[in-house]
Amino acid sequence: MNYWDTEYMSSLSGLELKTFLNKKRMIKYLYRQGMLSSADFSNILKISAPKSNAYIQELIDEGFIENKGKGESIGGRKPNTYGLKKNSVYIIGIDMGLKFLRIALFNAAMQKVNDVQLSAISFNERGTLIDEIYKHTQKLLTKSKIDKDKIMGVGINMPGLIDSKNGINYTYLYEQDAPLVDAITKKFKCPVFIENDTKARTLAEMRYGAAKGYDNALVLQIDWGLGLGMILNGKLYKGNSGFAGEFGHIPINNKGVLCNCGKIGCIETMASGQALVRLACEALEHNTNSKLSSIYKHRKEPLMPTDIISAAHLGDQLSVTLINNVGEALGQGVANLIQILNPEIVVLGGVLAKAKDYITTPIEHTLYKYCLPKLREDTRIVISPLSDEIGIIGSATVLLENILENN
Amino acid sequence: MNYWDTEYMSSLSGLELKTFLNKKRMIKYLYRQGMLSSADFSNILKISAPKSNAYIQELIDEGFIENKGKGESIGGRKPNTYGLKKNSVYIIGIDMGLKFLRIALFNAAMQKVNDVQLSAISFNERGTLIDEIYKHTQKLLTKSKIDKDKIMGVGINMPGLIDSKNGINYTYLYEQDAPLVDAITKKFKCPVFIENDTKARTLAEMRYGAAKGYDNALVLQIDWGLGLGMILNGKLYKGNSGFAGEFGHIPINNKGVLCNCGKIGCIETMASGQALVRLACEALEHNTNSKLSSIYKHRKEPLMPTDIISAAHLGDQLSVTLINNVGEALGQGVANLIQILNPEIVVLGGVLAKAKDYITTPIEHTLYKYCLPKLREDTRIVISPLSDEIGIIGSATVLLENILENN
DNA sequence: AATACTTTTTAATATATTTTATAAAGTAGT
DNA sequence: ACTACTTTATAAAATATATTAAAAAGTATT
Repeated sequence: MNYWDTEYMSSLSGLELKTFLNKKRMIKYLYRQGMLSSADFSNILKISAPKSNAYIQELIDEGFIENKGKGESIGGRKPNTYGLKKNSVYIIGIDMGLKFLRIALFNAAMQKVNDVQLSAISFNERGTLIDEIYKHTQKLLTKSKIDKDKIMGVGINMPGLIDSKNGINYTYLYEQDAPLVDAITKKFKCPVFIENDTKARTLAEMRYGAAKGYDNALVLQIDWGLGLGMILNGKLYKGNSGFAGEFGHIPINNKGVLCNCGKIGCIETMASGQALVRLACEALEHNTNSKLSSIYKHRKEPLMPTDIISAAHLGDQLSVTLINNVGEALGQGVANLIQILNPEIVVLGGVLAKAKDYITTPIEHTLYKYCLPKLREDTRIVISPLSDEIGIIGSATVLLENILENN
Repeated sequence: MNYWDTEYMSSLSGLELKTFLNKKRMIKYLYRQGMLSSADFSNILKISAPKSNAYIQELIDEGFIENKGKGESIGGRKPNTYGLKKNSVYIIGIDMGLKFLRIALFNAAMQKVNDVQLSAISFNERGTLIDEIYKHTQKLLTKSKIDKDKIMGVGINMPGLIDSKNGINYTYLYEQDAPLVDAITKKFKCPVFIENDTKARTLAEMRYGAAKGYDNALVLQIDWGLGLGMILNGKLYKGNSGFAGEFGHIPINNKGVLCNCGKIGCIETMASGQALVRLACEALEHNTNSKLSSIYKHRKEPLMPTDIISAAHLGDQLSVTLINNVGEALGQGVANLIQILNPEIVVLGGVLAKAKDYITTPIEHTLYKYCLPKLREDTRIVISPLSDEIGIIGSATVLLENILENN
């Protein structure tokens, strides 16, 4: 039976369970902090120093951790520090889009073992899609030559309204009374967790990105649409049914444009990649001075948000203005979120984050207008430092959070 | 030294601390659940049955709990159940307004020992106000004849932007580098906690009101202004600086009325007691059919929200319409909150909650327009069952949460 | 009413953990 | 370089806790 499976845990009782949970917590803290000493564990877990050393010895014997040498002294003998053995456990991360699948294998240091493997898929029938995913994963696993027993589990990051607790995706591949995650687990025979893409990216941002170390952070994912992930009280906030963060579809303009969702003037229609392109196309009907003009009129492929952002960075005035307008709309939404949630940091991710200052400046400017000063002063707006890798890192993080957090 | 003081706790180490924390957790669960058996504690605290019984015996010997008789059998021998001794500990709750102070003494069953004591105060100089509060509290304490050693501490519920973690009120009685709570603690010589009034009421709603048992609940306090308290992941959400929930001042109408806060079209200008009165006064300039007309024209005291709500319950059409309008504005705000936070329940408190169906119906109606169906279906809108006592219950709850939650 | 099966309680036993004490390995000041 | 004071590591002793087992007190079924 898999060491990381909830079934294994529930087979334990009394003292066995207590020991297992303590050792799991130690592994959790090593994932978070990298390296810790026996005294650290003693303090964190509130156990005595000899007991802490005993657990460490067991984890070494089991091959999970290793001595990483002496740490810094804080006024006495230097402590031995311990960290996870890179090749002790591996995580499969799957970043699913509607047309492509990206799979990667991570070691215990959260480094990719191989390059990300990209495969085309089609969202048709559930069974065949799961078979496809499994096949692609096996291919990667074979290539890596890693022992199957060392796989901790699979984290999957996909679009849709997802109830990650019960493993149900209400938007895609839905079947009544048959959670998607159960079907996948049956195929993979190891722990599997699914999470909504924006929430998975938020987890990545919390552990490895700009939101690291903050207890209350908002992560805005601004691609073609507009997504919101929230870290509240140090945890990813999912809401009651798991659907929290449907921020793109709150209305800010009752005389606005019709949104895909059927409503009028959603913030997504004003503050998103699609909004930027729409505004650009409208402007380019009359404006011929812009660097975008030739792309718009002569290129076969339609105008994309990246075109406008690149042009802005090259000094194109129209592009700068358009991004500014989008930023102001976004700023209104962010102001509302700040008033309600009083976060410490707001992280901008997705394509529009590539606009850097061109997008943060109008947002910050708008906050002056709509936020209480005390709240505005306590909030920082930053651009995500994570590259396009955020999706695949997010998927691996989904697994880690679920495995390690459920004590 | 006070048993409930953090100083006492930090004086303990190793096993003493572990025992203390376990026993405190037992008391916490008894506060929440009323009565529990030894087996329950064994499961909750993950300790063995004999150990659980040993702790229970210690708590009995120390006078905190007592045997409450046999519980229901679930297929075997009936368990002994234990509960808090009513007269073992007491809590002082102080509900502060800007002009009045309400003090009450609660026993371990959260019942008031005496009637609430009402006193007039003035928010002038910090020192004299604290002296006044102390004097009034001593009066109540003397009357009750309760041993001072049995006081667990003081919970205070007051208006303002409050950082409850550090005990600072930025709006009232603020002094740089001298947290308000420190000054009060020095006077009272026992644990003291302060919390913003809306958040204190939300705590009361979470433990003893409509939000009891829900992990994700929103509490709207609709009096003269509009306040929001949030229970997220089972805990009161305070935000980074403690100012979360400034919901009243997010704009919903850019061509609206000027708000006290200096901005235009805040939701509070459309959805609150003051909004209801303003709309009523505007309408009554032309309308003479309404039951409110005579009050408006002839009564010395100005029109109040309760006048309009009473009239509505008596069938006054204008009043019903006005409340409906306020409800629709509120509904827009609630819709935004639901989209972002996906709560299980939204509780309406404050004067406007007295309008009952007249206010919930337009809110629910508006949700159809602005919410994703899946989110709307998963959210219930209810009226708070707690009466005007919610403020004073909230203040006592502030103390309990802070004492019992900081393990 | 008798039987088989539960759960609770608790005494005795076995095991685990903490505490204490000591050695080892540092820092900081003189 | 020496002394005084840290912190870390670990063996031995003392203590705490869990497990086991058996008795007590129920329920459910026949």
